[in-house]
Amino acid sequence: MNDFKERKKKILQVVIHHYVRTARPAASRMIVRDYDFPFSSATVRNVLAELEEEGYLTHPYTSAGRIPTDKGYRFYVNRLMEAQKLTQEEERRIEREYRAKRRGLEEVLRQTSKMLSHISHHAGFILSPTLERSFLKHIELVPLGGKRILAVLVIQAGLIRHKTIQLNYDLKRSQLYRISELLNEKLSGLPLSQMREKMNRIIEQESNKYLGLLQAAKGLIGQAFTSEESEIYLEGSANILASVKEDLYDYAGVGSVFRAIEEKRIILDIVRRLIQSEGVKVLIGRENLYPELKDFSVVSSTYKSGNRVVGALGIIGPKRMEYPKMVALVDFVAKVVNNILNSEGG
Amino acid sequence: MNDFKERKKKILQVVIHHYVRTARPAASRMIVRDYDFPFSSATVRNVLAELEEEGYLTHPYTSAGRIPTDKGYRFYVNRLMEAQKLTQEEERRIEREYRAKRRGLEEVLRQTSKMLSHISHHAGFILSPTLERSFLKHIELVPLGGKRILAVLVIQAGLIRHKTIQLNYDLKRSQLYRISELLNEKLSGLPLSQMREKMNRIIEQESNKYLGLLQAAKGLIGQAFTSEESEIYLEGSANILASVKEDLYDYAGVGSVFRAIEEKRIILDIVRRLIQSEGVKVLIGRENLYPELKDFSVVSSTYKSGNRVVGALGIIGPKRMEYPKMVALVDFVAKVVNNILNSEGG
DNA sequence: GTTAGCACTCCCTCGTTAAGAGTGCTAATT
DNA sequence: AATTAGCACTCTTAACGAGGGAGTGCTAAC
Repeated sequence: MNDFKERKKKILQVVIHHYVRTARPAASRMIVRDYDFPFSSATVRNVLAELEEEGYLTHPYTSAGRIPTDKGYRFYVNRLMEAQKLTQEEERRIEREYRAKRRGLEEVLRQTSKMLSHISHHAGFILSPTLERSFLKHIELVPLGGKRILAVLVIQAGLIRHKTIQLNYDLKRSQLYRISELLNEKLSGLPLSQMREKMNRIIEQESNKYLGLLQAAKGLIGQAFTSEESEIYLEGSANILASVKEDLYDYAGVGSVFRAIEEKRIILDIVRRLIQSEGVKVLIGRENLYPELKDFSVVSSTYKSGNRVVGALGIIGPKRMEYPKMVALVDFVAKVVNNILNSEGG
Repeated sequence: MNDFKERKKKILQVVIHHYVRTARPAASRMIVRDYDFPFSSATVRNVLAELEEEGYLTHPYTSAGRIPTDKGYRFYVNRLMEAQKLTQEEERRIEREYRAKRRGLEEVLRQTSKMLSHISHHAGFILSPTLERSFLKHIELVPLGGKRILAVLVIQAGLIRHKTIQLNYDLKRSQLYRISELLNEKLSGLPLSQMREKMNRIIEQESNKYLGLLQAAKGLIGQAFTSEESEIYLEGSANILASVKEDLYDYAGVGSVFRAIEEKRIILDIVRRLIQSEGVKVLIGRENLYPELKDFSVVSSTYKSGNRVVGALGIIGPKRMEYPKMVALVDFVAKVVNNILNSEGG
């Protein structure tokens, strides 16, 4: 376990590099030849056998070269791979993209998932900020006519949510204006998670003139962040198809992968766990728990609003991916998104 | 051309039914056997040969059965197939689904695309209402602090759009309230397409007190419906994969189909043409113009707001689909969506 | 107009073969 | 003790061909 000599590491690394690049199992002779290895292929074979016994590599069949196992990739990611940076050009491209058209949060999210996908050539995703962890900036009630009211919640980080409330009596625009004013005064700056109790207290204190509406507003606020899951923007699932083509030559499981990814629930679940801590995380193959994703890896990071982690973003691709590059990409984009949200959204 | 005897039609129909059901070319003997046909296989062969010569059928190879061409499907859709209704159960299911959770427009759109996909087992889509054709119901300006303003446009049919405007001076909430009032008075009820000129006129007439803001508002309104394409909600593209599996046994072109569908631009383009007229439309294979979709068909219909067509919805599946059922489904869902939008959205 | 009959075409499957790639092991070498 | 050369063995892959089968197209008879 711990007698990981340099040479052994080097060989494991070469196997992974080779497999990632070519999608072909790495053979002993090839390693010696292509990487100027100062030993014979027989020696390498011995080491490969060791690595296999220890669980870092496998054979597809008796006389094929070696390919990494999940454990192999994991070791590579943890201890072998060197941190990498994006090229200047790529960084420029990303920043330019964001500068080009700066719109609302939704546009940023959409753009981000697209960009992650394009640059990585895998599927890119980003979760919208979770509401529970955010603060209310402003609330406004707008008359829609016909006893219907639109409530607009402006939340930290530029997130905007609106809901329609149906009342059973009419309210004038000026009245709504007052109520909005009242609510803003009492509620703005609070985290959404404390809003319910606060509403209760307001309702107790306030004259019962607007009681009905306040009640409605309370219900609304309840809805606004319990019912609504954070949304996931996902782009480039077509790329998954391409990688499967290269990798497995076998479309058996693709259907299920697609369904899984399209449903988004699974991704949401996986990523929700990662959101707990900061920094780039890599989940390899079966580490994703869901069997549909056993041949895929997820690289993701988080972004904050203020000093709270409120969302996550990343890419999904075949295990056979360029981890150093993907980590660099996800890391960089996460930082950019962070900047954007915290400069303008404040 | 016009000597389409009953028998000939019947045979074409049987070929299509058979092919749609089994994905296998239909053979003369099989037709006679499985459909109790009162002629010999040789006779059927003659007819098949005629149909092929006239372009309604083809061979995959010399001695395979016949499969329909685009022209064959077209004839079938236009003249052969019998109108079908959804089963009671299906209609119930659809209506129940909508009743279950009735939220904002976005939720309806999302639900609709999902449902179309689930019931059809193909990909389902729906376009959000085009803004240009809709009327403004209400406009509201909300202060975000830091010289930033949120403009909320409430549009007919429940569509809500918001944009952030950056000013270079401060405005109090009460001032914004006034301006909103002014804009509502002048603008509400107008189709968005006339809004620009109207704004110009307002700006001329009005005291230049709020001129800057009015200018900004004008820009905003311009943006709100020129830049913003109508969105497309698309669900179930994984189903495409499944049908390709059955059909072609060949994944060569799937990548491009996926990319095409994911990009949404193509679908948007196709459907935009259909939006001109009412009713269910079917586009078969190459009728879709885009070569990526040459093996697929689009069934779609439109929905209105008031008495104007503002959006479209439908399904995309392999040419080899159950047209009568798909037409029934799309038709029904379109009607339901119509009802929903025009009952609540007003 | 319909049908029987038959030759012909083309696909599909299966087994066989041969080549190639790569390993695992053993014995020799350093 | 570590390394290497050498070789037998395994398994894949591609190519080939044969046989069977499905289905048509055509011709001649009904």
